[in-house]
Amino acid sequence: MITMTEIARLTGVSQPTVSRVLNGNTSVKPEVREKVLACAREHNFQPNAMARGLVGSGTKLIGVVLTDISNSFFADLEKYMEQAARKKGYSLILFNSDYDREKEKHCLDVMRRYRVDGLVIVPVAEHDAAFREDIKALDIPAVAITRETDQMDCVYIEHAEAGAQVAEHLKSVGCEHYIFVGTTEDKKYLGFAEKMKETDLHFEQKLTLIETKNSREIQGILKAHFDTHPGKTGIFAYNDRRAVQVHGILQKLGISMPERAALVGFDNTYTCEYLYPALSSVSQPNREMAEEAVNILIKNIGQPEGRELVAHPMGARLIVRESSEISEKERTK
Amino acid sequence: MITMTEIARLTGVSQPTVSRVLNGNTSVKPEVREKVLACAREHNFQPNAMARGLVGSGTKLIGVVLTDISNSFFADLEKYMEQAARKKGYSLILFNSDYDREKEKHCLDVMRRYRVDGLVIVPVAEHDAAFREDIKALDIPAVAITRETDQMDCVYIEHAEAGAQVAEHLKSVGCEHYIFVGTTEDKKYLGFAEKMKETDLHFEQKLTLIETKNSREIQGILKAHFDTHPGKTGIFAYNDRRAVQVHGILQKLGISMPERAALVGFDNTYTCEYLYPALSSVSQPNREMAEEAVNILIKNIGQPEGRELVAHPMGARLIVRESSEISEKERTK
DNA sequence: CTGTTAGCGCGTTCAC
DNA sequence: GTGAACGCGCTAACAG
Repeated sequence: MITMTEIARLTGVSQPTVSRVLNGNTSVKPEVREKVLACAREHNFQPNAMARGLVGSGTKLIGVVLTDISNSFFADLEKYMEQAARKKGYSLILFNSDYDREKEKHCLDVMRRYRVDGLVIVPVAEHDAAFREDIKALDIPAVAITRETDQMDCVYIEHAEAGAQVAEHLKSVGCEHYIFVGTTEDKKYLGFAEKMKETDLHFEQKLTLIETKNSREIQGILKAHFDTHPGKTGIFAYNDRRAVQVHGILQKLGISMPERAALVGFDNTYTCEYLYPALSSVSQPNREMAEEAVNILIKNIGQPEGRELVAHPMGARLIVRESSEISEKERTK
Repeated sequence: MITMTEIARLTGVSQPTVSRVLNGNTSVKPEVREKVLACAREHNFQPNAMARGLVGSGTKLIGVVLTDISNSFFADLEKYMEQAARKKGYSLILFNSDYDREKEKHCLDVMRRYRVDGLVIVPVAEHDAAFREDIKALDIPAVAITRETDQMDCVYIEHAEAGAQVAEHLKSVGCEHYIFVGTTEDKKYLGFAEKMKETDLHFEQKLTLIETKNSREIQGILKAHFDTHPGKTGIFAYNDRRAVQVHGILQKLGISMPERAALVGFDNTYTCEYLYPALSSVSQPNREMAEEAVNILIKNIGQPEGRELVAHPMGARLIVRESSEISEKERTK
């Protein structure tokens, strides 16, 4: 691996001159310039980012901590973040926290070793004070993505608002009962429930909760529900993975969508449109969110200090598909 | 960010002593040792990986180039690679080549800047001589993953053998016609076709190819096929993404699985078992492959030079599910 | 325009 | 056991 000093030797100039040529800051005599450039190209010179980082000009590294990249929503995010980072000359060093605070902390430590210029993180527990301490202790720009987070820059989805959209939709297609797949702490649920309660004081009595991820158990709950509840039931799942699972079980049980069950997922992954009936889902502005996070981060990296916190909420949009839209059959009756 | 020199100053010893304590090589007087360790812990010292890399002890960085992390198969791989790497004290710097040779080359260059100790790559074009040149020019250990690659270490799936398994299976469930979704250069297809031809000289006349990814077009082809071909058709898709797409279209067209169409995908992603009917798919030893790649790589990083090439083929296993197994209905007739 | 000098944080001699 | 001195590759003054 060739170095600047080596190029200097080969071309008979000093190493700083090579540096000047390769970084194109100050002016260098054209002929020297050409000679150096030629030599660098010939040997496919790549500057040693380590050495650069050492002298304090930054590492051009962004640490990214995701909870789980095998979730395709996060995989998409990482892809877009990489694209955005690359445009500005940054690379990504990636970690999975596995939804584990301990591991998350470990990731933060390791990133520090590489002296990343900044980091983007999907927090395991965004409201944990210890987490925010950890971030603050790093003393580098950091932006949280996906979740709203106090005291740090964040780019996130208005989950409550999205949940409300789903509520509105499910009401509009004539649901009489509801099932939420997920936990009640989820902001999606909160927004969903709140919107429901606006027009229906008895909403909670019409609601069934599915917290398990076990197919057999879900099937049991769904069967029991539909055996005893005539009319249409709106089902809202906290992500597409669960929604697809429910979709399959409904099919298996022979419960028709959207006539008896109007199903809505979250994330709008590619599977949605491949399913039959196609799955309605809330689409998050994935790419925009990723780009915005990276851009905010890089801007902060440039700033000397003392900036204001930015919280950038982004809107999600429900994409209605066959699994929940008013069907031909219903419309014409 | 505290440094060894700083710790040395605080504890009144020399910087090399701090280094000795923190790296635990040579012996240091216990009391000094304790004092230094205490100070390091107090300030949550993290060694500067840049400086370490600079002095030549390696960067503990592994470059990973995937074609597209938003494919959940690769996302899984990356997750397992990270786990394996972490166990040995390595971190991953991740790139997506987007199936683009140019970008791939760029990734390689950038990795070089960070002086990664080695790299794992899913080649865009594993048989491209230029690609192998690029890798060789890097002059660091590299292992190709997923695809068999000449002249470099590789861990891969025996796609042809997997294709043969699928052929065997589809024959055994009584298919009279076949559809392959993908391209004929695909090794899966080659193994599939070869196995078929062993027992059926007219196989190619019984085969329909679907190369498009467009839903409407696929639907057209499938409809035409099933309108004109009675009996059971075996469908083999080169990955689950396509298989799920076909699954939905078959459902939409009212073509029953597995009676009229026996469908098999590839990758065995989580969606397979959530679908109804559940999707048969070829399961690759994902985790093992990732771990093996990383382990081979790290072993090579340790070696001074001059090792032999290792090519580690791994077996895939067809997981038969409802979409292609002999159904109750068929069995009892 | 260009060379000299210094120093980033660390591991590695080599003396003491 | 431990400190002094050096160098990895590079950027940032500073002097010419």
